Amino acid sequence: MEDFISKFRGLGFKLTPQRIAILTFLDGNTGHPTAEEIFAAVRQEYPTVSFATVYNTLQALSDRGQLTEVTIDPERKHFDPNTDPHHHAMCSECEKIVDVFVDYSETLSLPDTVSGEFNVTGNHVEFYGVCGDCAE
Amino acid sequence: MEDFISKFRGLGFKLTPQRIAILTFLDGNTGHPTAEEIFAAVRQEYPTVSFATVYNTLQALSDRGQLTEVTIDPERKHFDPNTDPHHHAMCSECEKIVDVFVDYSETLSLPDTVSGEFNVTGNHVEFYGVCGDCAE
DNA sequence: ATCTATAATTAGAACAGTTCTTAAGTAATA
DNA sequence: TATTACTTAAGAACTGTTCTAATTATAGAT
Repeated sequence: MEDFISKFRGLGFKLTPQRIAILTFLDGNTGHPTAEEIFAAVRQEYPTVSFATVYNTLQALSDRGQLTEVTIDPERKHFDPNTDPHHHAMCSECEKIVDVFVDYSETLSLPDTVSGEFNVTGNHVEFYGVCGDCAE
Repeated sequence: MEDFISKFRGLGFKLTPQRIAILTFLDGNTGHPTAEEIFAAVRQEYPTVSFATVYNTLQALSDRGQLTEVTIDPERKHFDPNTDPHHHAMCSECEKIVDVFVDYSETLSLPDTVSGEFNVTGNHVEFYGVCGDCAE
């Protein structure tokens, strides 16, 4: 926890209590929270925290490569503190997002018609389906 | 063109001039237009057309499985009259989206840890990169 | 320990994209 | 051609996100 905080200070952050709360909530969080959910969590400790602070901090983390913006949900952004390349599966019933740690890059080559005119820098696989909880 | 129109009439549509303009603009369109672009195109012919009409028609088409909502761009929806399953590549410079007609489903299997709790109904691969026009 | 410069905070306005509301209009059927 | 149900247009409303401006707090220097 102490080195977690100092890690972000070393990134040029000015560490405020609000930011520590956001960082603490995100650290190791695999639930892909939305800005709304992060806001709600921090608000329990800091009732006057604003959305601006949440978005500012998320933006700052993204800019420094410490946060992945998960865009599988067209309605809103989700945030993932795991910045290792990976993929996602989303439940179409409850909108839950789970991580998929498989490296498909070997098999995901573009056809020549596209690769000739496109310099690919990354890929992301989205799986859609129904999760176990919603299957009943 | 005539059978194109009657196809949609057969789907339970009431065919209005505005809808014909939208359908005509979309038919065979591989440019993945946004609602804004569709609105602008139809507006040239029908200056009083409203966004509501555009969105209504797009919704109606989607509901009937005649239109794919492409969600690769987190900023806005793009629409694709090609409903065959396929994937997309987006240029991070100019936001251009191109189709990728490759069936990766053989290789895109979920790991057991996820597949046990997830009943997958579909997948979509997003490629990011820089297109030829923007590479200069 | 205190001061200072700079960055972060809050509240709320503003914004973009999309959906909803309502009255008026129009296509399809009989 | 009359009827009925559906569609339209205009703009209000809504959701998620970004911006603004005044205030406050952090980090580093003194």
